[in-house]
Amino acid sequence: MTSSPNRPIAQSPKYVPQDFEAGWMQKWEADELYKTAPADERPKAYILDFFPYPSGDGLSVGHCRNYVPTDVMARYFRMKGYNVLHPMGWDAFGLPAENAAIKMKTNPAKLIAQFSANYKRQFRLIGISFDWSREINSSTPEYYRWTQWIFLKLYYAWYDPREHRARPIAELEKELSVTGTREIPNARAEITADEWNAFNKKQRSEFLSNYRLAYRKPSVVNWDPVDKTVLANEEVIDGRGWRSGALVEKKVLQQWFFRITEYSERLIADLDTIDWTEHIKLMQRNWIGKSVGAEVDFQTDAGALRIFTTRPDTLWGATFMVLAPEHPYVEKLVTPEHKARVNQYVKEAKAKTEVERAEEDKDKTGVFIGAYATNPVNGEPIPIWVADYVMLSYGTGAIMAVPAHDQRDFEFARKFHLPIRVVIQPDGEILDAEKMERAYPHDGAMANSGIFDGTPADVAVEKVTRWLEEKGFGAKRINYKLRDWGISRQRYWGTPIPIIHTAEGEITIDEQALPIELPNVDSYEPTATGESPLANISEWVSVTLPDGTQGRRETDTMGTFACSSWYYMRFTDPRNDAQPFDVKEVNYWCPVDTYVGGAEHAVMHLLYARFWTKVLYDLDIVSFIEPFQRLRNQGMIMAPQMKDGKYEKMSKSKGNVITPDEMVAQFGADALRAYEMFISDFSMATPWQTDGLAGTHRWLTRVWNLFLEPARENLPQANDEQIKLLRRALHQTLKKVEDDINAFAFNTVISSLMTLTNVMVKAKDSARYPEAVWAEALNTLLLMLAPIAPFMAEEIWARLQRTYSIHQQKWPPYDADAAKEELFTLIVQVNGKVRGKIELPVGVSEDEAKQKAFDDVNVKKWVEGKNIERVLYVPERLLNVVVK
RNA sequence: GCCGGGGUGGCGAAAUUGGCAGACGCCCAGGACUUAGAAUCCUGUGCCCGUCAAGGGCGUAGGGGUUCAAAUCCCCUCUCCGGCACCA
Repeated sequence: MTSSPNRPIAQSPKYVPQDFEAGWMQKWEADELYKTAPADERPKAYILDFFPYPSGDGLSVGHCRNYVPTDVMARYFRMKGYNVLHPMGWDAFGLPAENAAIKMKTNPAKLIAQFSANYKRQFRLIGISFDWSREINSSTPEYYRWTQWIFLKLYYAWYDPREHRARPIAELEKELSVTGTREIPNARAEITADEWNAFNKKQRSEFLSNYRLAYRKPSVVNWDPVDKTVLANEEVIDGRGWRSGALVEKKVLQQWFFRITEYSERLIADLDTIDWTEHIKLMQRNWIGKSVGAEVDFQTDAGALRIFTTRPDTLWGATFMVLAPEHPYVEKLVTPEHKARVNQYVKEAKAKTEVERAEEDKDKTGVFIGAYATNPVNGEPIPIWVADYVMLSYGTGAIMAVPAHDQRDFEFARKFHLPIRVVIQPDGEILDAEKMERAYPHDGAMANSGIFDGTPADVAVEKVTRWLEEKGFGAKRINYKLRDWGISRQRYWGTPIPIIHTAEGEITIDEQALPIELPNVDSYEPTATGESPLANISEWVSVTLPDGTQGRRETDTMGTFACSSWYYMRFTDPRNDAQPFDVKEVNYWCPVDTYVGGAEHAVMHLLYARFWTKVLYDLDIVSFIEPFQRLRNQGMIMAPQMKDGKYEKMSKSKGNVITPDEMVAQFGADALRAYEMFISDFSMATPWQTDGLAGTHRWLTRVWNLFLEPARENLPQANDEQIKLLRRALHQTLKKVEDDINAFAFNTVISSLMTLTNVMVKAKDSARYPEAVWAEALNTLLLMLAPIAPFMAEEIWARLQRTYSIHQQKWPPYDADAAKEELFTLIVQVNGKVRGKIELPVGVSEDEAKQKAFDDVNVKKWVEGKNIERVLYVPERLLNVVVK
């Protein structure tokens, strides 16, 4: 590169960032300064922001909170000699774009192009060093072709519980033809080899749906009557659609699912291998919701009724059973005289929306069905009820009710005057069923439980479970709250599902024939029937296969979490048109080293991406098991504080959004970047203060003047002590800046650089330093500023006639010796109160330190005439004298 | 209701994880420069007593405890934010 930039340098002596910022960005891009090289010998750093949907509103200063720090890291690692991947792309499919397009009567692709161009402009404005040659857009056929490709991988895979991994479905078919499902533990649907071999094509296809990782099933779904689409469980908040806010209704449709539940255990276990915010890990654990217990069979007239419990030690306290309204045994067991009431109850329960069930909250409802079950542990007949506080989708959809030790059962029993029997007695207290005001769900010794009486809490569950297994009453069982991931959307703007339905069953599209492209349409308003608008385009829907059979394309599209479950892999080789990515590239770059975004994706995107990664790993497509090694979440930036001291979120509707555009116009991009870092701890929510931004602008002006204003004349030569102190401050700062960048402590990166600036300004004004010393100081400071204030650093670099570009320089070397302190301040306390501060040389002996401490006049004053009981010495820190 | 994270000057916040509370910045006040203002620079800035000194008292939501020593650890209470919400 040339030593002088081929653009006019603004020669204003003053710091006027607007004069040069835009010009540098243009030059950097023209010179491809931030272009990432393919896999090579260097260590790599993959630093990634969450995949954004480019909203029409553009970026606010709140959004910049994560883009600036990740950019600082990317720039820092480049200077440290890493091969850095820092890309950006668009999560372009999905409802927001589609709804905006419908509203504005335009095409969502056009809108995305427009919105993303604006985002890109803003990213450039604030100096983010993305490699735009790797830009991706999940709504383009070049991208979603491979989303479809991965869908097919899931479709052609099943999870083998014996090997704890996904395997090709062909291997299952082979096994079925030889041994049926005999060897498969907990088979989802059982079959013999003979039966399998007698199946026709369609029967086989349908049977395999029980095993495929991508499968279709009729399912009660959340129907959003406003957005006219099905919502995932995660998209329903308090019974309302997360976007429309409409009350969610129930509807039964054929839905596509990914069998994420097979990975529950691994998704929990592998959390221990990754460096994520603890609170996100916890949310994932809770979401997956593992509970260990036992399944137990209770005999009824309709056969064994299986229940799940985490407290098999309370079996002797079961006084009734409860079935979910949808449980098949309700119909089988209900006696004629109860039938009318039960049917009525079930009908009402099924009609209730989630919100209505939640609203009724505490008040339990239910009906006795007239039948009894036999408790296997004591042969007691207990009544069977149906109640909507038991859900079909968890466990077996049936419970044994132990009112003495479960609050929900307790409330139910009290309301319907069912017996309560205490079978767990806590320490030092005797529970009396008559007088209890609430259930006792805690630990204690077993009671009223036959041979188990007196068994202590810590071994009770295990002992009883083993006994149940021996007796054949039940078995240990682990349940998870996690449900399979529903991906069907009855919408136009999503990845088409590469499936054709025929009379013979489902047919997949050949990999080579992908992508199945979205047809161009005039109207993509959703249909009120629940079908996708694609269903109305008969020339697209109807297909004639090569052998002449007629088929109908799947008209559901995939939810956008499919797109964002693998985009970080695509970035490693984004223009590959033969494969989703080159194996070498994906395995070199992944996993992502540092992944940054908001905490709102804790259980959706972050769980699904982990799941897809594990499937692709199992199928030998990638060699890593977790997608994101380190995850950090930024705190939200709130609107400026209001008069009453409260804050609110920035939102367009409240008219309190502050944009980077206006801040850059006023203060320049570098000051904005510095303030984004400085505002508070990265993870903490905090209000915006434009006055604070004026502060970082002022700081950068001081830096500018430090470099570009002439020094005072007739200054004395700096003495050795001054030189030492300057170098010490310099290298201590260098160490701190590096440590803090790595630790995500960006706010203290700025404050320590401010401190160093103050030291250097004072130094410059008070003495003339030897050329080499001063040059080292200036150089080091400017190089440290390069990742943070890239425009100003480059401009000063150019004005100092250095070789373009500062962003291709090495990070400055750290001199640990120079950073060493020679003195420290010993804090002298008497009875824990500070009474003196003494400067002492590092490495001073304890005796000498004590001597000096007791010589201190003020310390003497507090110690004199008192009895010295203890003296505590913490080397290099503090001395505490305890007197009486 | 359950789980998690917070609460530190007038404001945003630091504090090497048990060792000087308030770094750094904002605001504010006084001063310098200026015809004047803006900008910039210097000084001060937790509260209280003391003289604007020396020195001292109090102080990290509130109360209690452990410790030579607590913003930091433990218990209780208040409060704000996020998640889950009949998961047997």
